Amino acid sequence: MPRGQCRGQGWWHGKFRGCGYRITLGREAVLDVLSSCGGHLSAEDIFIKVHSKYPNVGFTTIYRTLDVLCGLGMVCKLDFGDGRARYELAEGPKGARHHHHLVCTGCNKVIDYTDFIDEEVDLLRQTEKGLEKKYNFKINDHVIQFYGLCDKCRKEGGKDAGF
Amino acid sequence: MPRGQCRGQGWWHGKFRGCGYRITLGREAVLDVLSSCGGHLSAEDIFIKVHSKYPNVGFTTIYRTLDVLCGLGMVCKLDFGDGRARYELAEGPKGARHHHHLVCTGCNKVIDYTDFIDEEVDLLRQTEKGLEKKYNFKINDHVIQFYGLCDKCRKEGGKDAGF
DNA sequence: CTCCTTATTGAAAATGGTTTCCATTACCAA
DNA sequence: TTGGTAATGGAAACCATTTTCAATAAGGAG
Repeated sequence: MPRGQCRGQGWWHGKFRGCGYRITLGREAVLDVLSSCGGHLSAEDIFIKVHSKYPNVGFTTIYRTLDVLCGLGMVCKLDFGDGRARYELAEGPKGARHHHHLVCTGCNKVIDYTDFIDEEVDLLRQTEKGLEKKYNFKINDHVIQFYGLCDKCRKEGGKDAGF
Repeated sequence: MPRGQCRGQGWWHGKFRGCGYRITLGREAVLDVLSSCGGHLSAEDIFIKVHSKYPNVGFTTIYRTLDVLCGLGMVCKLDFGDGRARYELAEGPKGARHHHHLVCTGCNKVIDYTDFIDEEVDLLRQTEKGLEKKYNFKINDHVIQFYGLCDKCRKEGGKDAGF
């Protein structure tokens, strides 16, 4: 029954087992949270949500699971410069469409934007190709982020969380 | 004699005093290191260099000074995702020209590149304007970075520092 | 279904970069 | 020179993340 399992409880079970990983409660819980809540969750956010439903799942498991999921390319680890990593489901069967991030350094709010994405991706692809050739790099990833003050923080007089 | 002091020992003294900051040994030492060594120095790198010349200057002062310098826009704090911040002199009298970063996730080597910078900056400026308008943000900064494996790490078989 | 191997787990301790505390020191305007 | 106050250093605190290790449980073999 692999066909058609792209949605449903276990769309990722096959991939998981295929890579030699076991399906466990903790892993299911983490994936549940990631797919039911919006993006940009910190490990702590995820822990709190998972823990409220499954009090036996510990912090360590959250980190370890996120690590596995990143390794499988199912989750993206994000860094908004506030000293804690954020995680979001990667694009794919249930993932969101490609986007970049606009980060408020006042309140740490993050806006996903898709405006200009096409132009950005075009330029990035072109730049990647040029850089790979010139420096003989194998480029696997890129980061584009804008930092600034959001509407609300501008009005409250540019206090700034720094970094 | 402020005129013409853009180069020389104390080109930044005026700016510093003007902002109410005092000129101290530690601050001079940090700026010396930053301008005599290339970019991408970690706080520890800077501490080691400063400390070898002025053993009385402590780690705390390095961090505090870097913080002040960032606040004045004289230094940029960089994040290459390896868990420690890097610092480099911002553009200006003695600063390097605008560039972006290509980071090897194998050995953490960082290449400054200026290729495609003009196109990138054009696109960024345009995107910034659009985002500012749409989301009523005041954008102050951006990050563009590429991650991958450098020539050497590719050959050694894609071991990856992760993050 | 049961057994067995071994991946996975939780709790607590360790780690490591960065920040804070606080009593002491030293800029620099007057 | 001096006084007020910014700046300092060393140690302790912080805090997200990782490691350790004995206990647990997933899931293939039988």
